[in-house]
Amino acid sequence: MNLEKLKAIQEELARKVVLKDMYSLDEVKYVVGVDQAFLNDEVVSCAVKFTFPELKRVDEAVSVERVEFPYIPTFLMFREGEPAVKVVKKMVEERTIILVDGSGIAHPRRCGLATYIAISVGKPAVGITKKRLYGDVVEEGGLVKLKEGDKTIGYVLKTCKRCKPIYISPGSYISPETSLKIVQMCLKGYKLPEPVRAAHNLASAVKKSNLKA
DNA sequence: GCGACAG
DNA sequence: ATCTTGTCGC
Repeated sequence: MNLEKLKAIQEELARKVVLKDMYSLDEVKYVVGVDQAFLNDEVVSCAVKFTFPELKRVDEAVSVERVEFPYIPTFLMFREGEPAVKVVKKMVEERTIILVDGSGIAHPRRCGLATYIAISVGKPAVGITKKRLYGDVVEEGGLVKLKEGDKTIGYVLKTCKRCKPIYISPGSYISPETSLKIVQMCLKGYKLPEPVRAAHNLASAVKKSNLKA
């Protein structure tokens, strides 16, 4: 495959990014977490739906299919994008915000997995990673931000006492500030916000059960 | 050339 | 991401 051609696709997608809230947090009704687990040439995609702000688990979607694209840093959307969108669409409805295990605009071409999902589904998505992909870590006003020049493209947040921080950035249809806020409202004492943690655990469980079967 | 590099 | 046991600490 031609990476230069794929870069062009990402750059075009990036032009569609909207860093303005589609709706305010008090209007949000659900949060959907997405994550995937891999087993050889197969990918287990999971989406778990929670009410917001109560965070009551209400539904989930699972999909297992063959992966065709390899993992290449900054091109993750081409590997996990479609499988993720498939399960997310089953869980999303009006006034829903999607929490993704992957970057948003904190990406070299401002087009991470969360950006791809947000635009494909047409709903706000926030990217969350455990390792920094892009952006300068700068402390300002009591907050640790991810910056690109003068622009704030995300936030760095320590969610546990003894754990490395997580990196948060909007995918699209949501601002960096609101992205940080909803992640904080979805924390339950663990490193990752509950929707993402739940999706991760479900993917692992499904993967294990598929081993025996 | 060297270092960085989501999952 | 995935391969993996015990172990230190709250």
